[in-house]
Amino acid sequence: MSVWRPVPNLNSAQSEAVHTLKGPLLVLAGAGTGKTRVITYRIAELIKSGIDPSRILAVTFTNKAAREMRQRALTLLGRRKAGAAVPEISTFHSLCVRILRRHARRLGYPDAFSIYDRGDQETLARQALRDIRVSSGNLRPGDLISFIGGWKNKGILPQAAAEGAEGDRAELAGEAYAKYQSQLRASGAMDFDDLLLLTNRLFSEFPDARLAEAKRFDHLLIDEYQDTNDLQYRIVKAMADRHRNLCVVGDDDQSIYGWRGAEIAHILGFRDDWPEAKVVRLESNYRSLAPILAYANTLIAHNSTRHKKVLNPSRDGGTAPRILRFEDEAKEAEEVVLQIQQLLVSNSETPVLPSDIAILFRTNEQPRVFEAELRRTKIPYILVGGQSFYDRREIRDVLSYLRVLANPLDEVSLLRVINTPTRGIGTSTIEALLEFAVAAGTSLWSALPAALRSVQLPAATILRVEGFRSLIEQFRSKQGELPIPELMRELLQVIDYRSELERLHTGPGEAEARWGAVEELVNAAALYEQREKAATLVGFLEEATLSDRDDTPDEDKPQQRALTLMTLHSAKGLEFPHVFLVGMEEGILPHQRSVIEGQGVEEERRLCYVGVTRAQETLTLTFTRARMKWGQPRPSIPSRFLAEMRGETERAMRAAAAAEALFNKKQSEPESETTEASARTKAEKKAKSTKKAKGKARTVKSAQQNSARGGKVAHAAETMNPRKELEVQGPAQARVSPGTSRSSEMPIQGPRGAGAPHANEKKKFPVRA
DNA sequence: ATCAAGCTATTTTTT
DNA sequence: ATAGCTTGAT
Repeated sequence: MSVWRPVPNLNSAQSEAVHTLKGPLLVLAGAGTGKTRVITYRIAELIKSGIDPSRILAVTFTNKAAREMRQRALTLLGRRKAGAAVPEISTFHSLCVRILRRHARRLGYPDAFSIYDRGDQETLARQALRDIRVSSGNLRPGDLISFIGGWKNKGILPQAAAEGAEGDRAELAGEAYAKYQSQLRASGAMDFDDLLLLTNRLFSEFPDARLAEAKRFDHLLIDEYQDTNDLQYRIVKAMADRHRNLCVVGDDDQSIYGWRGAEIAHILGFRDDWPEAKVVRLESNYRSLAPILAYANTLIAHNSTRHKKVLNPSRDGGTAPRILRFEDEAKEAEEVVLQIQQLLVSNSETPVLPSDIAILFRTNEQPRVFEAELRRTKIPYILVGGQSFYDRREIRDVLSYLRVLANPLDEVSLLRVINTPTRGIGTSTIEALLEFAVAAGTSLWSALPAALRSVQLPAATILRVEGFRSLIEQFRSKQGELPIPELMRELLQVIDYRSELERLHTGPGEAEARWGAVEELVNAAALYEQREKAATLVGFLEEATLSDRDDTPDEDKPQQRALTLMTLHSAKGLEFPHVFLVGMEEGILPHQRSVIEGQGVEEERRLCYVGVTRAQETLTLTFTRARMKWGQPRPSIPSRFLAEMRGETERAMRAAAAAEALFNKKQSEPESETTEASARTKAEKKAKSTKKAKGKARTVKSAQQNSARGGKVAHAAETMNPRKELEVQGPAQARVSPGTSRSSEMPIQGPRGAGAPHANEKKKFPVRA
């Protein structure tokens, strides 16, 4: 996807970075200046200088980046003997898993501990919230997960979290965190944050383990260092302080993971930890044409906390980025795709392929319309990060079986498969068994034999549960003997999963399609087994959980020439000849939430900067006049960043002010029309729904909270009255919107080369009078 | 155990 | 608008 330009020579700064083989090194590199190339060349250089490749560890942000780096490093080194040592290149998370596998017992986890992804986390979070009988309105699973993530990233344990929690939501989250974590622990499972957290704990509680791990490598290289969070930072220090051969590469202007705990301070303060560090700056941009770079530079200059640097173009020519406005998101999609079609058929000397084009957006709801349009026009595309292969129901089912085989303590998986396919073990049975297990203080799995003896259940049910148990036992013992694909096939056969799919999915061809996915998973297992010398079930599961969400097993099938649809976050590190950055509106980019909280607009600006700097040849920025939200069209305000990029600071400030006024109003405008009566009905309703929760004191508390909230809830619906919305927005819109009296400040182009313009085109793109 | 009907909230980004 | 959930009828 990204073009590995065959520049034979490195420029002097790059060369300096590549050839500084010893000691700490900070490479501060702007977008498109060859960061990754520096790391890759450096790895090759280290190996050429006689370093044992297996003593080199490089850490990347994504698995995809790791894969590419591995490949490129090997290419640079030329042909090597088969089976020769290779450098270890992986993400932080994969690295931690490998470390933890070696020491799991010492931390009280089974060797075959499970790794829980976002979906598993949600299941667990839902359970935890149900346990403390909080009505779902107060704190949703997703909210809980972000609370927990925040705490874990700071190394805060449940008890401390509960004590330090301020406010209703935080308190509830603190309580739920304890449940969540103990369930996770009891399941012999770790979530993504645990991987980092537990590695740190291992290192601090067991110095010998830390030493042993640190001693495995003599060189450490970290890509995208600006996005390291505190846990990762500590791991880096722990791994590198022995040899001090640490090379970090990053760009503070591209730090876009603050919400996940990333700290720019780590890259800005690198020299505090490594005083002898050499610093190299890369400012020659090889990627984008000058006009694109000019926009990027002007935009990012609006941020206050950053290392000042200016990217210098190394290529001449190019046209200014285009800014287009459309009536609504449907038109936006339609016209962008139309333009793409024209790009694709343009018969210049260098034909444009779909794979040369990317559509970038801020939020995951945006691509829908584009997908529909691309499918209609038969342009091949890949949606990065959408519902991935591994999120499909049938895939999760099969993987859950495998996880139970590897680690029967894994309760999320166990509960998923205990009645899949339906085998007559219903909720009440499961609840009774669980209750017994909880009382006995053990996991469901280990409690099963005793539970079946003492819990009152119909004889038939006992037989079914026993049948399930022996099924799992039976396959558990086959685990080591049988190759993974064989194991899977046999299991699928025995549980007759195919019939289950046919029963569940009656649509034409649907069951077949789903079974096809299952077969693909079996194939993936076969491929894994072929590739991996020491293939294990655990290893396969690990790969399935940690691998990029976008790399489906049938990776190199037809999608080679596909256009890319992805979020700005996923676009980091990539480049495309032609980029469409869509939805450039206040509320989307910068996102409403970052505006309301007052913080984070700088990060949104960096996000925009990342988007702009992905483009090599052309950049098109689009926004709409109005966008559907909750079934109603709402007028949009063009993003302040559009104005900023063009140096129209005044206008940008007006856009910002208008957006802030609008969003804050929506948030906190006091109620007006809501009658007491309607508020009361609502509260009553809510209270009723909580009533049947069994808890005593807790139930009362939630009910009270709910009724306290009733008024606000009812009122929120009121402010959403569309007519009111329009009144509120009308003037604000007029002030900042191009196409009205002030629009000459920001000329908006209609779609270029749209052949014979339709009669109504003026309406679609009101290009000022 | 399964399904249709009705209700709800919709406030980002991901290893 | 719509996904995701609960509820009540089979």
